[in-house]
Amino acid sequence: MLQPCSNNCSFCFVQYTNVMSNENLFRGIDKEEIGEIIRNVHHQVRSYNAGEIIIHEEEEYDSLLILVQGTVTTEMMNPDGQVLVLEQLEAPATLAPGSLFASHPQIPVSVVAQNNCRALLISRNSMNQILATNPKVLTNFMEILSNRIQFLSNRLKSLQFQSLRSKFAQHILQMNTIQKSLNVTLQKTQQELSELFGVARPSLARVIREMHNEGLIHAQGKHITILNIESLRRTK
Amino acid sequence: MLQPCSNNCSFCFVQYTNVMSNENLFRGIDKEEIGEIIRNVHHQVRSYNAGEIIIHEEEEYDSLLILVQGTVTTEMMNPDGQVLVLEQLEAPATLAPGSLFASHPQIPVSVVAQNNCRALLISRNSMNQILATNPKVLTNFMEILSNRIQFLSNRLKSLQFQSLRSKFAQHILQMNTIQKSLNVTLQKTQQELSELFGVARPSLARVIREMHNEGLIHAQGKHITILNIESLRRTK
DNA sequence: GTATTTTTGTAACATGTGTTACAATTTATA
DNA sequence: TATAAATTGTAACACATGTTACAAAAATAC
Repeated sequence: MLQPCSNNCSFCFVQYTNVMSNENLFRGIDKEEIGEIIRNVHHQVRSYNAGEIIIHEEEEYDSLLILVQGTVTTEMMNPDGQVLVLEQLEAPATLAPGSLFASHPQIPVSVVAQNNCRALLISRNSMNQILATNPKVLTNFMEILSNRIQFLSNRLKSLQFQSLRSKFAQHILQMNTIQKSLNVTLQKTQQELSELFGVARPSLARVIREMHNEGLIHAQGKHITILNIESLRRTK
Repeated sequence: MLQPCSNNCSFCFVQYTNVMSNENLFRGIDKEEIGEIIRNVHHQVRSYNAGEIIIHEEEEYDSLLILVQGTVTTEMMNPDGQVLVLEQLEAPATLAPGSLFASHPQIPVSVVAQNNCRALLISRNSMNQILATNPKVLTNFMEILSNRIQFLSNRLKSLQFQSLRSKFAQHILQMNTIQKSLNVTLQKTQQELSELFGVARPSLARVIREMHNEGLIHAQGKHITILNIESLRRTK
């Protein structure tokens, strides 16, 4: 049975072990063992309020953060304040894994809490200890790093090569798959979508209007009806 | 003393051990030991001619390639044939390290030989074996993965946020640092530069002309004289 | 249920880059 | 050295997205 390491260790009251067992880093490892792994190294749980910046772009960071509660976005910002949201992540998730063992530990993105979040913080030394003694965690961590490389490569390709119209068409098609209906409801505001697509909000609104006027979709606020799914798929 | 593993193993004739000892993957490991590591796993050396595609975008790939001779570029291409060169790499270099242990081993970039190249091929199983028995190689490999994540993040940021003018200004300033003169010579054609910047060639030519006309630089073919280094630095 | 804030819709205009085409120049090759 | 090929310089026009501004509509808070 799991025991807390001390009365004031907020992690050990088992509340996060369930969550952690769903995180890729600990995939294939049972809860008791996860608890043991964490208990044996220095760790702490940190809390963040909605809107708070969990990791500041360009900062040096020598710990791994594992999001155990809440939702975050990873973002880049240029000097004029233009924002690009790389992705949205929900607990459980490993945050900024690439900075832990890079030659220069500067983090190229910001991580922003979207609601109340908690994250487990493990120092680089502790991670070294975990990786050295748990081959399964090591394999998982390498897979996380590798997947991140693929994710970034694909994100780059999409930003560089896809038109705004094509990004939006693809987004509606995704909603269509998830919601299993030609009548989809956008889960994000135009502002949020435009930050994901890396464009200005009125540009997105214009593209939506054009697609509406051309009869591809019927757009009314967050409600979109797909009128011509084939041309949506052909959109490029 | 190093012995070849067989008479037809082109690696073992020690010709590449020097090169390998400079590759990050084997950093901190001496040549004899590198030879031992390679000899103990399946491996082969492949040759490629200039222009040949070493790794095809979107293909599945379950081996690691270590470039031991020549220069390659990693590229992305969109359906219309527009090219973005991610980077140019010279031997020694580890190619597409992110695909080896990703959940889905699809490679998001192409790797193209710029001249005659040779690469050492090690299968995933062999790499597993190497990583399991050589902690130093393992650490190095994780560092390579982490650095790649940072590289891609920074590349993304630059492509998304920097104007063409700013990219070119930065490039000239880099040349200035390397060549230690206000009179720099471009090492690449405009075509090559435009593929690095992800734009069309005439767009780059136009920006160069504008900067010339504004008196920032004097541009004559590949020869650029920096006339106002301060405004180059301020260019955004 | 009203007031306030956020989100959406729209317009006019600015700007940066793409496209195509071709001549001038430089570099490579026979 | 002559010839061909590649590279650079330039122009006119197209097109996608950015900028700014404001009204209409919807969502949220009081």
